[in-house]
Amino acid sequence: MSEIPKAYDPRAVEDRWYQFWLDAGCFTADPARVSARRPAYSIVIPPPNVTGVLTMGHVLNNTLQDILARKARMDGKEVLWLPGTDHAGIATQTVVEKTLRKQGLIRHRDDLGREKFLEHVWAWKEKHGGIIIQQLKKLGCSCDWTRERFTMDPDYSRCVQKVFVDLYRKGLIYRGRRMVNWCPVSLTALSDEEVIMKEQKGHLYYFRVQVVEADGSPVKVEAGPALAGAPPAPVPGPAAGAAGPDNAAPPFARGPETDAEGRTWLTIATTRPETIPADTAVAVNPADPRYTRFIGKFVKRALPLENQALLPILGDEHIDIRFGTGVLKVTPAHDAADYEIGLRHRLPVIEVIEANGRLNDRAGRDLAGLDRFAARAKAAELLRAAGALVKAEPYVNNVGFSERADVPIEPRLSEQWFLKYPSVEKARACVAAPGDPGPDKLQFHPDRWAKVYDHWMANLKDWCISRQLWWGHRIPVWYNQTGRAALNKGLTEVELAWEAIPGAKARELRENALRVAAQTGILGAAFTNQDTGWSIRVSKAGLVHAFTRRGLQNIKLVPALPELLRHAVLIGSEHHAPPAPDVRAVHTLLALLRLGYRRYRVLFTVKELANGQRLYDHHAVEWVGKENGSDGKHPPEARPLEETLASRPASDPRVKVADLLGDVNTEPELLRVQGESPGPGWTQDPDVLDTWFSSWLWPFATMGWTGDPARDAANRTLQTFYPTTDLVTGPDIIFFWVARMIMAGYEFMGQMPFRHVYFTGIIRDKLGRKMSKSLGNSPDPLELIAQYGADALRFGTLRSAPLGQDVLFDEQNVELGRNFCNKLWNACRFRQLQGGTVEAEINPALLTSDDRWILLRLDQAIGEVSQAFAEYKFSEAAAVLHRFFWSEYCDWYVEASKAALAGADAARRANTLAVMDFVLNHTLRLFHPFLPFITEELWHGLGYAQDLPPDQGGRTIMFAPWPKPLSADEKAWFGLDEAADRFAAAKYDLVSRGRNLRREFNLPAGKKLRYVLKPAAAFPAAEVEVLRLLLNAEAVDVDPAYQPPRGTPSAANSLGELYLPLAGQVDFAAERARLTRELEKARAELGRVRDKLANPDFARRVPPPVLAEHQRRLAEWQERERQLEQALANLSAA
RNA sequence: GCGCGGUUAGCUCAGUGGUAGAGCACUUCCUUGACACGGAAGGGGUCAGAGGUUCGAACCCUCUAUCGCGCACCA
Repeated sequence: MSEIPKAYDPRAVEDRWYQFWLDAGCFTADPARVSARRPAYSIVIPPPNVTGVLTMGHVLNNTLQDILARKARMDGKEVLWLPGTDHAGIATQTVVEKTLRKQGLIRHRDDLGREKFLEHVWAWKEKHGGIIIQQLKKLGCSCDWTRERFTMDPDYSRCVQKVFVDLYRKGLIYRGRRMVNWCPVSLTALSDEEVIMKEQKGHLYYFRVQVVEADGSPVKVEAGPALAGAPPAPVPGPAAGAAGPDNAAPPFARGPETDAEGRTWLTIATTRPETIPADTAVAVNPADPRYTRFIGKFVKRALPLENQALLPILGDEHIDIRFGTGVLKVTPAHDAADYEIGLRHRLPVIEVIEANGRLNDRAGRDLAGLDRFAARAKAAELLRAAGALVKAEPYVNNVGFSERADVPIEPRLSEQWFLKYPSVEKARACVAAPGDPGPDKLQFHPDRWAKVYDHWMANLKDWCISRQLWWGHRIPVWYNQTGRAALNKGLTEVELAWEAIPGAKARELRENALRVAAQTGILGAAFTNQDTGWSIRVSKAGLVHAFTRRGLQNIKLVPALPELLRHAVLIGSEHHAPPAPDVRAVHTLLALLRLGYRRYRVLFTVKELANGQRLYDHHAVEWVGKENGSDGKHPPEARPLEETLASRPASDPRVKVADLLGDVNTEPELLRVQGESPGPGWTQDPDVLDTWFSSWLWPFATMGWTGDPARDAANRTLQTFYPTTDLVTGPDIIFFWVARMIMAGYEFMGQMPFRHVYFTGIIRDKLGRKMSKSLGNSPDPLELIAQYGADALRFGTLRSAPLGQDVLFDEQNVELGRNFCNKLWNACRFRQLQGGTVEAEINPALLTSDDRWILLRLDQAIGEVSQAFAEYKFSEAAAVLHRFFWSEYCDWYVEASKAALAGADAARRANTLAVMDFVLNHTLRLFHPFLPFITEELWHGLGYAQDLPPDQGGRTIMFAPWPKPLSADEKAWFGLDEAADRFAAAKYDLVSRGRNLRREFNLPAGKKLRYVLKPAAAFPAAEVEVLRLLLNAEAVDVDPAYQPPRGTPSAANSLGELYLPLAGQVDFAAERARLTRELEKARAELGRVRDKLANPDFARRVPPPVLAEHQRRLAEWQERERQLEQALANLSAA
């Protein structure tokens, strides 16, 4: 550092050092270096979107990680900070789609086809994928770039497949037709976490429907008990005003009403009139006296006008009596709660809204083709025109929005893959409860997030993991197309009386079933299957096999077996597993059985032997439906699958095999779950997995996990660095990512993925709004780096980001960081300008009170910063360093040291430089994790790297040891005791008071003045010179016997009295006023301390140190009072 | 409705029972040999409100108000 510019220029420094670190391999982790003395430390980066750009959130997040990583290196740990990117399914696909549309290449992704489209996404990824990585480098991130990973790397993709297959085999992944959150813009299902609730202004529409009997005839008013005592009285009068001037609606809004012709009407409130054509019932609370008499009757559905079907009026306890009119329209196809009601009451499902949010023909000619929102307005209009609309009042409700597309999601029935979360209990139990850091627990910082985590873990719902997208990990499931072709066939229902086989106990039933089979000639006979023409023989072994393997219901259906075998449909054929030489193939057939009130799906296995004979082997039954109106006399013994049939009208006796597809096709003849194709004739599931289904494996999949125990045991990276030490992320992805990683960690690695999770705040703008592109309130970090430097950005962002609080970002913080760097730079520049080589040896004999004071302050700062690190309080660490360096080192020590540096005593001067070098050397190390670039530059510039071993700071400050507080021995050696500390502090206090005099008497700061010091005890000349410098005085005369002229302004403390003689210039009145003011203040303080000490309870109960402190303060204020009184007396005396 | 967090100087926020703090902004002075991206001095706060515990409360407890967030529900 031969020629030092006045201002720090980060641009001249940052890239150079970053390249140096890279070239020297400083960021590369080596498991071989890990030992008992050199523990491993690891962090995995929360992978940013591969095509994303750096945001302020990334800056905060990655700065914290870099600080942790660099601190750990200085602590002598082997550090792995593992970087990478996420493919970000929906986000990336949406961006690429939008771009291609803008370029006019496509209107929709279907125009290109899957292969072509994916080529474009990959091209996009190649083009934009590196940007954010480069930006992280600009920020100074010390990631091990040799290990950079991407969630769609081949190895990583294998992990995802492996995990899917594994969870499927464990029975945790299943496919089913369920209500899911559907995004009509992205055209995919979403998980519950991707839905955000927003308040929406809309309308609550009240419309009336006529109550009728099952034959459609009107219900007369005398049909039920009188309305006496019914809680909400009908609203009389022309409530129709709100519905429009042309409205002829009846003059009521609530409760059942009877019109002049004796017809009865119900009024229903809804926010979604466009779904009326999908209504399949109306529901009231059975405890609602207004409506109980109508349960079992029907209403005429209002829309579509040309198809006013009759809907049953149901009683359901979940209906809120107080909401609206207490009558709910039930729309099983388009509302999650209504779907549940539909399941309870076996309601048919009518879909009127298509995947893209438009209404279909079932919605009627007036609504068909309209978008759901246009349809809402249109439906209201239709109701109004028909005179059915009672009123429409403004209404605010919560609507779920798609996180990405920002449109209301549509609850929709569709076939999706779901995951039952694994290792839930372990994952739930491992996180330390707030305030209770168990020894081996996973800790959250701040710990209150543990409560949020726990609440979510306690209420887990299955995770919808399939996405109807192209960009992502394709679901490793293969379907047998030949088998699928069979699925369009119809099934004939076979009927059977439940009581056909007598018996209560299983054993009894088994015996009876065999007897019946023998008596009726089933045993040993062959039946011709109509679907295949095969002859299928029933053997005793086959029957017994079925009884033992597949349970009670198989016994019950024996009498129907011949019919079932005749009517079953072939759905797939497969080799026997494990291979059996005498079995050529195993066929699966499906039949439909009505048993008592219920429908059962019956799945047969038929063995085809080498000799061509086909043997009935075993079967399974599952309950798939029941008749409307039945309460189900016989409870189902297998899992209900009613929803598979729910969308089919109940009146249709023939059932398509496809209706049973959902679960039947999990048979291996039809479906294989594996990474590679099973061969020709098999096609892969078109859907991809939720992005988070790959992200949740990040901590170990990035380290080369394979799932093969032998290979993983030999993987040194994995064995050394898993579990990771710290994770830094935002609380907004605690469910999306953190919780799922913990579960995956336990499930696949057998232990937690990290020890500590630090949750950053969310970065908001000055006004507290979330940063977003659309608001344009998100500054570009790269511009900030260009303008202020990376260190400034890091420091500024960090200082304003206390633990667990949201961050209101203000560019002024970065300016603060820039200013701080400049201060650091110039303080070092000052040292450099003093010349000489690095002074390594401090001679304790020559230490001044200032030296001792700053060494103590340094010691304190080291302790406080280290403590802050231990508590993950990074902004506090930064604040301590800021205070120490600026307010203590620069403001006092550097100024005071100028006395010795300008003095004639060479030894004292050299010693002062040694103290400076000592302090700066420590300071640079303390700052390095926060300000990596400037500290490296200064470390070398000041020559501190010289004479150090290369791995101890000789080559780079990165590996210089983290400072430790001074030991008791060192403190004794340097003579750092309380007396030294107190003397310097008092000196600086006296200086402040002296400077204040200058100000009080309006003496310009630049004017050279003479002060007189009347010391309370001996005051060394060198200290007087320090006083003079700090006071910017021409001279400070020491006179123990000084008799100040009347009214001479003075300041005093324990060290003595400091006078500012102003011959002939004193304004007595002003000085008296000033002193009086001060005296009042002093007396007020004195009074407070006195009162406390006077309280007898105080002296008795207070801890001794506090008592001593109060007594010291009492003495101090008493002395101060005495001095002021004397000064006032002096003023009046002459 | 349940839960979490906040309410301290004009602004943004620290402050876990013992003298109310920082940065920015503001006022005045100073371009003195590290730094004007700087220095010095200063003004500015019944710590949201009420009650309680305590010798002592910004801090602990209770209630209230208010803002924000999350979860659940909302036809």
